[in-house]
Order: sequence, then structure tokens, then C-alpha cells
Amino acid sequence: MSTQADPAHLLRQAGLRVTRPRLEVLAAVHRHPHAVTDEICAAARERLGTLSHQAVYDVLRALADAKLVRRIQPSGSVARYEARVGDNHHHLVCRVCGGIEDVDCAVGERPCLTASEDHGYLIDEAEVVFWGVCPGCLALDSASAVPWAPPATTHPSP
Amino acid sequence: MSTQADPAHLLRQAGLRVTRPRLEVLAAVHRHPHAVTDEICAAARERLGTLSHQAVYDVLRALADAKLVRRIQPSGSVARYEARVGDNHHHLVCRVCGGIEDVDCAVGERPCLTASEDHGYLIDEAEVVFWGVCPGCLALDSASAVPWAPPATTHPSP
DNA sequence: TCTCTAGTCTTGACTCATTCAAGATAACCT
DNA sequence: AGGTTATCTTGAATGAGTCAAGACTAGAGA
Repeated sequence: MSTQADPAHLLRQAGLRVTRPRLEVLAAVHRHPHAVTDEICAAARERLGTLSHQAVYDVLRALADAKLVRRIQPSGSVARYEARVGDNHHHLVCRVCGGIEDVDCAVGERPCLTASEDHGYLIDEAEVVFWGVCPGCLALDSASAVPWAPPATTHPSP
Repeated sequence: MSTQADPAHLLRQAGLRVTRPRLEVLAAVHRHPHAVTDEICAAARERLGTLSHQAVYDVLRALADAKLVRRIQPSGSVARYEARVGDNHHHLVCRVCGGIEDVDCAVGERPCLTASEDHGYLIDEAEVVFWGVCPGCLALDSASAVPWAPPATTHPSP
């Protein structure tokens, strides 16, 4: 019980069999925070040679259920995964390029916020997404008029 | 300039042409808060007789761009729309049945929260989603063991 | 170490929300 | 009223994600 962070141990602790696809997918999520399924799939394939699309979906679901990865899905984006779990941090999303940054949660433990009315719900998490424009897109935006049309939502009007 | 809240006026103010599909879709969003596109489509068709799927998507996008409706999309759900705009309220989502409730924002104006680090982003909104289990599902959950399997995420373990 | 078996992975087809494209229609300006 | 152009209809396409059936293999017991 020396290496608590050993990926194989983590899998076993979660009651999951240790397989190369699972180890590589987990490693890929660590290497590529906020990556989409396809990117994780590609990264794992680089190591494994071959890995089915379906296996990646299955593994990611198993890892997410086991809380070894966290699934996030900002509006308008497909599912993304990150390996930073347990600290209930939040996210900063660029409306223009879709870039994502982690933001530490001041409170840390979930739920970090209390709803003004709980409507009788048993609340266990407050998920916060900060929307804005990243420095890179801000620079482009002030340089040229409209570099590329923003995806769905428009910029905040002055 | 008597009825500022007149739907036709609102459309015109936003630079949008006033059409029956737009009026009916807007009314449908008012009548069915948090409805998905298909439900809005069905509701509007009840009044109009016929309305294409594509028109509903176009109209909803136009209305959302004009800030006459707000598009929300909790993880794992398809896009939903609501007519309550401008007050930057938040949402309470049931992990079991997917039910959604509005939660007033104590601050009101956007962004209601400040990120601990902004990474240079120009932040204009803090979107908060409270996740939990609604009273109805809580009751079912304590009555029987597992009524239906929760969609993706599992309940908080004891 | 060998064998068995349930849990995993592969393959391939499928669903369904959403988008694209082209032509018909109708709202608004003059 | 007439022309312009945004909007709507129709029909097909995209793409993330899922389902299903069979092959494979990690891990437990002999």
C-alpha cells in the first residue's frame, strides 16, 4: 500500500478490472484535461495501437461512475473529461473558442453554494461555469472586427 | 407604446420580423418552461396546425440570440428553453428524473459570482446548476430500493 | 499453473438531436 | 402595391452517443 495513486490500484479499489484500455484511457485523461471523447480515443490508440470507439465510451463511463474522472459538458459542447476529481473545482469557458480553464473553488467541498430555495431537493453539488472570452480571443477581437463568428451565443454587447 | 411586453413589439425591438411561427414559439416557451425543442414544436403546432422542425430550431436560435428566451442545457440533457430572462436566476436539476426548478439568484445581475482567478478572461456570466434529487424521487427512492436506474450519474453514496 | 466465467472489448448497425442546402413564401420598407 | 430579403418548408446529412451479439481476457478458484 505504498502507491495510493497507482492507476491500477485505483481501478481495483473501485471494483474495476485492470485492463490496458482502462489504464491508457485514464492516462490519456490525465495528459489531456478537458479533452473530448475522440481526442481521448486518439491518445489512447497511440499507445495501444488499436482501441474501439465503443470501448472508450464504456471505459469513460465506468471511470466516471467510479469517480476516477469527472465528466463535464458546458452548453453547446460535447462531453469532456478531466482527471482532477474530489476538489469540486469549477470552470471558465470561452464563448468564442470554447477553451476551458479550471478555477479553484473557495469552499472546496460539495456543495460549495447553498441555493436560496431548495424546493425540497436533496442537493449534493453546485456546478459553476463562468462564461466569458479568453485573453487570446479578446486580443483577436480588438485587433480585427469579427475574426470568426462566435459559435452560438454572441459576445456581451458594450 | 403602452404594452412594452407585447410579444410582437419585443420581436420588432430585437430587429426580428413578426411572424406567426415566432409568436407561437415564443408563447409556447412561456407556457412550458424548461421544455425541449420537440415539446415546443408540438405546442406551437397545436395552434398553427403545421410548423416545420427546422423553423422551430431557427426561431429558437433567433429568440435566444435576441435574449428573448434563454437556452439551458444541463449535462446529459438536450437543449431546453425558458422565457424567464434578464434576472440571471439559476437551476436545480434532479439527477433521477431530470426535473428542473428555477432558483432565484441572490445577486440578480450577471455575473453573480466572482471567480477566484480569472485567467485573463473577460467574464460576463456565472452559470450555476444545483444537482440533487427532487422530493418525488426521494420518496420513491426510500419506498422501493431502486425504482429506475439513475440516468448517468449515481446518487451520492452515504 | 490451469481452467472457468463474468466482466470487457470489437464490430457494425442504429438512434436522434441538430444542422445544411435549396427553393418557396411572406413581412416590411418605400 | 411591388420589390427585397428575411423567414419558412422540405428533404437530406452530420455526428455524438447507444444498442446488441459475439469474441476475448482478467482474475478467482481448483
